[in-house]
Amino acid sequence: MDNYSVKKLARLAGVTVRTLHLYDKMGLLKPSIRTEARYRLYGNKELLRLQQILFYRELDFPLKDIMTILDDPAFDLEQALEGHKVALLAKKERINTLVGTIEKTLATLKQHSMLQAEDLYEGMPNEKMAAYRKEAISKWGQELIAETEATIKSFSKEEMHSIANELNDICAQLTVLIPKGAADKTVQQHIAKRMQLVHQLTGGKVSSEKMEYLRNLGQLYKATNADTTDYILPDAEQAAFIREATSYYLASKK
Amino acid sequence: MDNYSVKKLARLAGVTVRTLHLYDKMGLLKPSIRTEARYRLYGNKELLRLQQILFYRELDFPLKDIMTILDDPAFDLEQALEGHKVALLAKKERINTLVGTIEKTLATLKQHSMLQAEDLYEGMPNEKMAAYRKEAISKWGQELIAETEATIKSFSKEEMHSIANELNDICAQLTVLIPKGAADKTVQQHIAKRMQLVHQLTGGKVSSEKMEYLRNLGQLYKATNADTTDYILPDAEQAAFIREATSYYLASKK
DNA sequence: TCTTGACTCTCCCCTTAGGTGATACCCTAT
DNA sequence: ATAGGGTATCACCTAAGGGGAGAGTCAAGA
Repeated sequence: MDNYSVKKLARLAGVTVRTLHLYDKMGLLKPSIRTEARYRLYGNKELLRLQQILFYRELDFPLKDIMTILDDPAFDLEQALEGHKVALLAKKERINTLVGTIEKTLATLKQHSMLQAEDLYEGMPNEKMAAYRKEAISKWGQELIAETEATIKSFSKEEMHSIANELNDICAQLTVLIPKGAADKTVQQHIAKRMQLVHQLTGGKVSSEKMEYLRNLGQLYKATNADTTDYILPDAEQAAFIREATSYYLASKK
Repeated sequence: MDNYSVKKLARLAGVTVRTLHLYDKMGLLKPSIRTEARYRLYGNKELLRLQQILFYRELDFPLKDIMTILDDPAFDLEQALEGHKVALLAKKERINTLVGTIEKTLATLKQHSMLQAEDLYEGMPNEKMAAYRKEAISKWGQELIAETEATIKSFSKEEMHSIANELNDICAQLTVLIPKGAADKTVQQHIAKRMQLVHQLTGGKVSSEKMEYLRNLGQLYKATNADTTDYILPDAEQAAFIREATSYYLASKK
């Protein structure tokens, strides 16, 4: 039975001395003996155990769980492995979602950089814009339009873009989440964010008229730039889902 | 421009007050003003920034990186996102490997049907078992018990049962053969077989302590399941005969 | 025998992103 | 004036070690 010093064992197993110190202190791997000078000495049995520890550590098991696995004979390893596998798969699924979000953000970012120097409404022909504005004024009154425009103008370009992008992202997310239903936790988080953004856009005074005005501006913009933008405007189904989820959100907040 | 207290902002954004305190201290999100009493007050700008922070946090960016992303105008967000995506994909790949390893381990476990402690002590009341185990540990030391259990566990259920059955048969045979004497040829054949099985059970390292531990386990098992099992445990006379025949066997082997 | 360099010991602080609790201060409504 | 709730700061805790300080130990060469 060979004896290994901390350094030898560490080199052998590919860990640091600090790790062995830690495992010793927490009782995960005790040296077989201590010399007079309190030097740690490990035998083959400890080497074997260390390798088992590292196996489970590789699998992302917490050290405390590893201790249980190795020391508790009543421990159900099979179930632990199954559970761990499920957890890993969930983690992987989450990563998939994150990568998707990043890709969407990157796409938006590329779009964004194209529009960077431009106004949000720059792509809209002035005449159409003016025509719709007149129509809107006659429909909802000078006052409401003026207020909405003032609110919009109070944002810097960057802020406006940021809000537009976020709304865009949220809409995209929500579309994907439609199958989850309005009460889904993630959906509700998105709705909360969306509420906040709308709150900002309307200067704290939400009204259906304002929203409709903004929506129509958006449609006009999209119709004009159908080929160069991929801002998402909700279709009937998406809009219905958003309304439903928002109702649920407001009801749950009371 | 509204003002939000810590609690209001926290509720709005779905974080805790502590998080806002932390972000303030680390400079990630400073309140727009502090009241006379050092109360933090946030404006809409801060709310917006917080939402951006949370967006990147969702993507698993470290807070320090988020600070750079938001504060350094020369920062290449696109590249950061690409890099992050690559890192996430690597993480995902690693998880794939881990899941594969777990599945392989599970397959091995099931196929080999490794004898877990649970199975090992199957049919034995847990409390009694645990009590005896403790007693045995204090009597012979943790190490010996651990080694014995490890050896036992290295057998599959089927192997274990097969060995138990063979030992049982041998014991029965030997009982019948007592009148023939220890030197009888058939007796010696049984003894040889028995030695081999014991050798297996003890992992090649036979010791009287190990044997005693196993024997006591057996007795405990039998006492508990007296009505449902017909495993034979040698009584005094049988044990004496087995010892005698084994001595003869060992002597003749020299 | 002495010294030198490698090795080891223990103790302590640091890391992430906050959780939890203690203690004290502030604000407002009754 | 007091009670209740909001807030501030401080300090300790998490997992798995990293890094370093200060001191002791060991083996080999001069």
